[in-house]
Amino acid sequence: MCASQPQAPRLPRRIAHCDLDTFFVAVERLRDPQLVGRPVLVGGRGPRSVVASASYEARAFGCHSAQPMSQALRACPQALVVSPDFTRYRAASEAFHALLHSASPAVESVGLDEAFADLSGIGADGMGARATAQAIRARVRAELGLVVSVGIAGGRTTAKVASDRAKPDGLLDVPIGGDAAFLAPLPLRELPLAGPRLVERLALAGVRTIGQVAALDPAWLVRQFGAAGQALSERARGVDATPVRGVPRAAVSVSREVTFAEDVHDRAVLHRVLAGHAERVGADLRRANRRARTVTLKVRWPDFTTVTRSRTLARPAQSTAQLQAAGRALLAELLAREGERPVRLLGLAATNLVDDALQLRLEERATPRDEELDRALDAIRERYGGGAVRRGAAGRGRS
DNA sequence: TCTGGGGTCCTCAGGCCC
DNA sequence: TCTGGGGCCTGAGGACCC
Repeated sequence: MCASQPQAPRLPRRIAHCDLDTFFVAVERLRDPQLVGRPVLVGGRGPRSVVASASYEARAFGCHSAQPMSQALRACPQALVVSPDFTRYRAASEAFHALLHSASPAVESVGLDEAFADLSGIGADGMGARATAQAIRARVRAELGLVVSVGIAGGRTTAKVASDRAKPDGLLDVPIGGDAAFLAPLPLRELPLAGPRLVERLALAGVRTIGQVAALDPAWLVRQFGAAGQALSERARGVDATPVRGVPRAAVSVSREVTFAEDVHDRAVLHRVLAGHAERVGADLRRANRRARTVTLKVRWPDFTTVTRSRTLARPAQSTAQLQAAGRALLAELLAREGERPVRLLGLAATNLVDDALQLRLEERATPRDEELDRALDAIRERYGGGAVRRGAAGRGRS
């Protein structure tokens, strides 16, 4: 039936991954040019702080992000330590993303300092993507004073790997159809999704490069790693048709947590911190017009084991008082069961978020007709992509 | 010298309902 | 009336990302 329909030739996908180099350090250098050319570590100064961003001068001494600050300073004692200023980073990030939107038809933000841009169909021969990327790099430098490295490939995964390899201050354009060949010789750890655990397990089987993963039987990978194995197999073979989503998705959860400088025994201190978390999480929910169906308490003990305890509320909530009450009840139950152990980290999360206005409309109806209700619920699922919106107070199952 | 904070997604066990 | 199984849900934990 469609044989006679003329079809437009499908344009090769050209996905660009744009990643700002040492973003936090770069923003700090705009504020204080004396930091330029010197080893800089952005991060806290407390005994349990870690490095959020390290300049290339500091990396030459072995410093890296997520490293304990104390360790980084031993490796590079002359490094300048700067406390992070997320208000400034958010402003710079917004300017960066606004610039990308002005230069590309579809942009998907991935964190503060990186984004995907779909450059398919720009220019006649695929060269348009490269020219556009070069123009973006020049504008970011001229208008924002920042440096962005860009990887271009047929899929998001390869583009991201390419931008990593383009750093610092580079552009790497993987030829059309060349994703798998580009990835094959690279160490497995460079592939997104291949974290330390997965890499360790595959190393035991003698698998060390992305190409070796690509050659493995996909069914074996699925047996070993479940859904991650399927994704790993596809990505290693350069198969990644994930679209660049132009519209950001609504958040799935909102949380606050803090690691104490010293482990905390005092229940009053824990309650005060919990109240602060509830206030900030509640404010985030109200600002976003979302409500939480579930409240989750997170506790890390001094031995670094972490436990979570959660409770699904009778009615989705967004008030500080409701979040705090749920958090306190969960904490009391946990401490009662664990004895009064000291606490290293205390966190509070709002999860299973639902849309505020739609939830209120559902609650206003005492005996809603099922079809109308189901349509409203479908609308919520469609909009937020979650399966956790159900009819009734606490739904079926345990409560 | 120990290991931040804010997220997403997946897996699994156990319970409830049909 | 009993039982088994599938589907759905909650709760907990883990891996991964920036």
